[in-house]
Amino acid sequence: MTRQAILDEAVRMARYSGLSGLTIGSLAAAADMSKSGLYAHFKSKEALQLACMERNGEQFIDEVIRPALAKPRGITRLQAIVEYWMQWYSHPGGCLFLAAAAEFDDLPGPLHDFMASEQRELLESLARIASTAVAQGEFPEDTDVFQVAQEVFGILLSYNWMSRILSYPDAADRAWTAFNRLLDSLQS
Amino acid sequence: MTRQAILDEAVRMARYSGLSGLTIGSLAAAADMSKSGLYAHFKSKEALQLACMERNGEQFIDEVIRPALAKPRGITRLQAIVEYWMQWYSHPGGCLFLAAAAEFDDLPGPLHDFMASEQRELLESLARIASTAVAQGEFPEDTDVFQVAQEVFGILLSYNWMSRILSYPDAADRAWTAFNRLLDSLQS
DNA sequence: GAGTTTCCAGCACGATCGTGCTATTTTTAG
DNA sequence: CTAAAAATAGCACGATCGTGCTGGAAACTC
Repeated sequence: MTRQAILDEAVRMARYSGLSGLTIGSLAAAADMSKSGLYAHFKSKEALQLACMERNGEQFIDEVIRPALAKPRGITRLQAIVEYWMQWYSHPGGCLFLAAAAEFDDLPGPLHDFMASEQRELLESLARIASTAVAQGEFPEDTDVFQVAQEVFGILLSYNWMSRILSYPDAADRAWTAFNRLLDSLQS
Repeated sequence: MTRQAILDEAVRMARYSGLSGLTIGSLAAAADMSKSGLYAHFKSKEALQLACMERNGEQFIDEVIRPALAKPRGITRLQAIVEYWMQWYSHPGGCLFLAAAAEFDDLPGPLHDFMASEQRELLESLARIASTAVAQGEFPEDTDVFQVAQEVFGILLSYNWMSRILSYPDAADRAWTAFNRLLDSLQS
């Protein structure tokens, strides 16, 4: 399917320029197509942007969520998703979720809504995995799994900033230190 | 000074649209000026964008750094900067540092470089304040203050996401829970 | 108050934006 | 092999982009 190939290229470009910075012209050039030929696959630019976010979400599931779910439930799985997530952040151009969040956080519209719903899913995936650790008795019964999710997400975001923008070589080590601190605190 | 008023408006707009989404035309309309009249104050759009980042940095110093430095050294000051920083994130349109970081993280050029240098300063401010807590004996001698800075920054980033994008009402409480967990872990 | 400098509007430019319409080519179906 | 359908290219449109030049208004200097 040509449409899929176009979308993959579009996602790749949007990681650099953002979804607003993505233009039909440059995308067509990168895909070796005419502007109108490419445009015909999508009814509007907004639809293209939405499709990009959707495709990016599928890739995230393939590269982060599914591999993590293949690991045994509990802390092991939580550790795994953090690891895959950190690898995800090293994609050339950066993370499209974060770019979209920064672009549409205060601009109402369908793009904002879809971005927010995806972001909500990400956090709930973290919370769900944390709850398997509760079910296994690795975390206390009364653990606030959304608290865990928010903190893990913070560790990931901060890692992304430190390594991607500031190029701190210790960013990954420090992220794991923070993660282990969280685990210790929950288990004591 | 007209230039200052233009810049304030430009920063306000860029918080919504990002620095790339900022256009001379709409900025001129918002400032009740002609495009060319406004443009004359800056030699190029890139210079305007740089000036915006500079102005945004000044505002951050006014609203976050300086008030925090007015508090007594140590944990009190660290707590204060987190509090002011969280308030900073509630600016309409969001945080321009984060927007700029997402826009320019993988695009080389002067904008990237200035963004990175500002981001580095932010992190070093956190580390510096953490080190006053070490000097006061509130944190152990061998504390890695950049570890503390990275973790505090993660708490702040995550709070921003939860509250701004997902509108979770408990985001602030959970951020403070995470912060206190970090303090406990450092002091034990 | 005259002269000089700074500020700003008007206007125009080439480029590129998103978006349609119309053929023409390519693929699919019968 | 032919007919219907889908994919793609060519082209044009109005709008807006960043950027300059040129002239007049405003402010400041002596």
